[in-house]
Amino acid sequence: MGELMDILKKNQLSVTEGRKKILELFLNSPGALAHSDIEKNTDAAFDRVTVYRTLQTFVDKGIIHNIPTTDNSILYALCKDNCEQGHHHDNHVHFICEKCNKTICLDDVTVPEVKLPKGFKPKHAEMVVNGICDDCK
Amino acid sequence: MGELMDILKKNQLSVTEGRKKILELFLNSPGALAHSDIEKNTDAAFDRVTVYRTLQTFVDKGIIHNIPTTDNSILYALCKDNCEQGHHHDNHVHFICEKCNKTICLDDVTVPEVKLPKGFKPKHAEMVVNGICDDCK
DNA sequence: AGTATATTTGCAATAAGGTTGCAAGTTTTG
DNA sequence: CAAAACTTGCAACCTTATTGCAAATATACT
Repeated sequence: MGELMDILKKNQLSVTEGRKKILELFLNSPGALAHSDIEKNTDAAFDRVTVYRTLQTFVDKGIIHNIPTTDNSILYALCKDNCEQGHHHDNHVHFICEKCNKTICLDDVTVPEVKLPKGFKPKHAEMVVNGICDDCK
Repeated sequence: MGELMDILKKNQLSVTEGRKKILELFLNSPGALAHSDIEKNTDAAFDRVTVYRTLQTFVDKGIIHNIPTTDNSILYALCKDNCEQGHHHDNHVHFICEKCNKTICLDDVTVPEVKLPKGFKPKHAEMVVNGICDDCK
């Protein structure tokens, strides 16, 4: 209970119903959430705009990060590590299950380094793996 | 010249102005293209709908593949290897330059294997690296 | 080459996804 | 508990994407 408020306060955010509810969803979800998932799971209690702004706020504060997808959807997931404002450390692999369609953060699997051609300077790497997850196998 | 027709015929596609022009764009582009890039580079000579359908057709046939992005844009790039219908082999790393904002296919850098937790069965892996490219360094 | 068939295109309408300004409502501060 | 600061919801708007259908174009066939 207090965990929600803790996280919000730590990030200098006002504690509101919307933020508590949305943050709770992330804490209870094993995988990533899309904007639409959040609308569904809150019974549309909050305006679309509020959800968009809340997500943006959370990303800005480093509470959640977004995950690249091949289709044009945006997925968000909790930052487990100590991400700070404007400085994300979401360097783990994401897994998308073809059966249940869930996106799961593999927090223990770090994105491997790759050797790039001459002249390319890497700053950040993302990796997404598709397949069958543990639950669906 | 004939290369364009060759590729289209090989994939059992009617040879039309739109398909030739759009395919040409991909052949001449070092990096990936978004729908909007194509509209710009063709002076909007083709209807938006035509561009959408052409891109979808090319993906279906394995001529181009799409690239995951963190924002909600869809990027497409040529399949250099021998991709077949419904069976892509685009297993190379993509690089997004923070300066020029271009997305480049690093055809020679293959996506490394990662060890997944028990129960996870991988089928396909994508990797996107951000940083500064060779031209902008 | 010319016509019939099949395919593709463009238009219009519609839907989905996302953003902005502003007034009203909440939360925080002290 | 009141004032200040911040957040929310509404309405309007914009961009991006999809579908049905008639007109136009490409292919196949004689």
